[in-house]
Order: sequence, then structure tokens, then C-alpha cells
Amino acid sequence: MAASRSKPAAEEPNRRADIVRAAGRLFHEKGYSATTIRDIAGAVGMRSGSPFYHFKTKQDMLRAVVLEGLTAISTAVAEAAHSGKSPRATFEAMLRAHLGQLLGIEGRDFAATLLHETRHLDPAVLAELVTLKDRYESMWQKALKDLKRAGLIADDSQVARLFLLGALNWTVQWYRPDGSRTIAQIARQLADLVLDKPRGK
Amino acid sequence: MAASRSKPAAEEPNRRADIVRAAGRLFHEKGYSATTIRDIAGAVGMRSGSPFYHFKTKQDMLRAVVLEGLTAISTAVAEAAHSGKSPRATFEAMLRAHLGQLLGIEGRDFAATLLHETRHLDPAVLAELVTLKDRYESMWQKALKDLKRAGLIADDSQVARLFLLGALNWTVQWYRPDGSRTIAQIARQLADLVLDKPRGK
DNA sequence: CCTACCGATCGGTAGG
DNA sequence: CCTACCGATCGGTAGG
Repeated sequence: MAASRSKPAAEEPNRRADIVRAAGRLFHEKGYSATTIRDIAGAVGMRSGSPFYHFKTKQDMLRAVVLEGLTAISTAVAEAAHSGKSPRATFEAMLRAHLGQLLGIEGRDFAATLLHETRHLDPAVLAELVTLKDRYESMWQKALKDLKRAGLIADDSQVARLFLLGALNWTVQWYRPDGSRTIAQIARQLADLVLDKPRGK
Repeated sequence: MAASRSKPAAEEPNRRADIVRAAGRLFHEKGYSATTIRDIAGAVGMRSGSPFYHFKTKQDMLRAVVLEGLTAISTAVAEAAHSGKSPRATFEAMLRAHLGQLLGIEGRDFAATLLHETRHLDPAVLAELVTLKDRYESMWQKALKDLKRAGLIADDSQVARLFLLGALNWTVQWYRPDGSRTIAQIARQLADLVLDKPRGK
């Protein structure tokens, strides 16, 4: 409702955003519990007590990281979903968008924390996430429905969606930015694997 | 090489195994870093110093849990792989075996810790795991090769294997034992999704 | 396997 | 945003 802070001038460094970014990286690398406030403070050149000027608790930092991850990936995939291309091209664009957030340098720490540290969220924050998460997953369910209608897939069930998102989300475990495969290539290969080849072509 | 302890009598409770089981459950539920020695001791009715009679460090407990998880799933899937059935039936049996360890009540805490807490392993222990893990993954690679030779799949690449294992391993995030789907049903559905229907049938 | 304990470190706070 | 600090808790140990 009310603005929580006065508008920062263009030059003014956003220390809060710095903390969220550092927290995201450390939560991703070491996990939430193994990351200390002193780690985060050190990463942005502060003393140990200072992050609490920007966040009330460590839990609030996790909340900020996870929300950033979920809104970023939702926005990216929603854009791809509404691109108005063919079902196959739309689907592949959604795969690219999801993988781009998950594996790309700008978003991966937020997204990976979202995937792996939700266990440490307070119940209240968790409830806050569920709505956003349901909305995100329904985008994929709709995409599968469209693919089935186009005859490109046999199974558009919820389990099929869970398998698909599993294959996608597991890429975090094995993808290496300096490896031989680009994100677009991975998206293409997964689309080939999941989609039936149209008969008689 | 040498037996590390004298053979326990049949009646004698195996306290070491109790600790490993409790540690597995807690590592799965709360994560390695968030689990304390006192949590584990309490779960088996000991005082806080006593687990160190059985394990030198907390890290050694993690090592025991993770090794238990990897050897159990390897054994189960290897048995399915050598069952001598058709490629399709063998593949589906392997899926069931993997999912059985991952989601079944006897093995899931070990398997889930294996999947999610390896980050906290000391480099030396991690190196120890790699050989076993490579051997396990090569079993799946071989299964894909056989499926391709049988004309049941188009892509038997490493990335295809990673997608498949991703879909499998992600089930930990959504499977509920009291849900409507059995492990065998999930295995069947994934096989249907991955395998091409033979043409002209 | 317990008792009693150690040094280190943790999240968080008061007061500036 | 820093200084200085608090109470709690941690992994681990000595001695029995």
C-alpha cells in the first residue's frame, strides 16, 4: 500500500538488492542453514549486524530470494507462452525461458534457491508462495493441453507435467555453463524427446 | 579388510544402524546443516555425546547415509536390469526399482539424502562416491542403448539419460504415499511417455 | 554409553 | 550502517 522507502536516486546503490543477490548466491552454493549472516554481510562489504538494517530476519532474506526467483521465472515463461507462435514453437520458447532463468547467470541463484530451499521457509511465507506456484504450473498444464489438441503429445495429465518439470528442474544438477551444450540446444532436445513426431510427414 | 567389530549376536540391537536410520530421516526432513547431533541422539534415545562412540564426526554419519542410499538403489536397479525380460519390460522394471528406493518407506530417506545433501560431503567422500555413481548411470545408459536398438526410442544420448533421471528424481518433490498413484503406475506412465509406440501396430 | 564441559559460532539487538 | 555485545546452541572431547 504505502511506499516503504523513499525513491532512491539513480546513482544511489541499492544495498538491499545487493544483499538479496549475495544471499541468493550463498543459499544456492551452501544452502540456507549453512549460510550465516556474517557470510552475507561479508559478501557485500558490511559488518555482521548491518544486514539487519535492511531485513528483520534471515528468514526474510530467504523470502526475498525465493520470491524474486518465482516472479522472474513466471514472467519469462508467461511471455513465451503468449508469443502467438505455433504450439510447438511456443512450447520450445517456454522451455527456453524456464531453462534461461534456471541456468542463466542472472537468475540461477534465485531459481535454484526456490527449488531447493523452500523446506526452510516459514509456513506463512510458504502459503504466500503457493498461489504464485499454482499459477505458474497451470501455465504448463495449459501448454500441454494445447499440444495434445494439436496432436503433438498423447498425455497431457498432471503427472506428465510433473515429469516434464522434473526433467527441466534437474538440469540444475548437471548443466555447466562452460559445457558443450547451449540452453537453446537443451530446450530443443527436450522438445524432441517429449513431442510425438506427426504421423505421415 | 579386517572386521571392524565383532559379530553382533542375533538379539543384540544394532545401535549404529539405528543412528544411520535416524540420521537419514532427519537429513531428509531438515537437511544436513539444520540437523544437530542432539536431534539424532534424541531420536534414538541417547544423550548428546553418545553418537560419537559410533561415529567420529557428523560428516561420517552423512557418509554412511549416502553410501547406504547409493548401494541400495544400485542393487535394486541392477537386479531389474538383468531380469532377462524384453527391453520394454526390463526398462519398466528398472523404473519401478529406482522409484521404489526413492519413494518407498525403507529407502527413501537414504535416497533423498543422496540426491540433495551431496553438496555437504567432504571432497574425499565425494570422490569415493563418484565411481559408484558412474557405474549406476552407465546402467541407465546401456538400457537406453538397448531400447534404441529395439526401435523403442529415438534418442539414447547422455542428455536423454539426464532428462529421464531428472523426471525420476523429481518425483521426490511431489509423490505422496497416500496419494492416488502407486509407484508401479508412475513407472508405467513414464515408460509410455518416453517410449515411442512401435509403428503400424 | 553418560556426565560434564569446552571453544567457537550463531542470529539478533541496543545504542549510537 | 558500525560497535559491542547477548544468550543460545553447536560439534566434539575427556574421563569414567
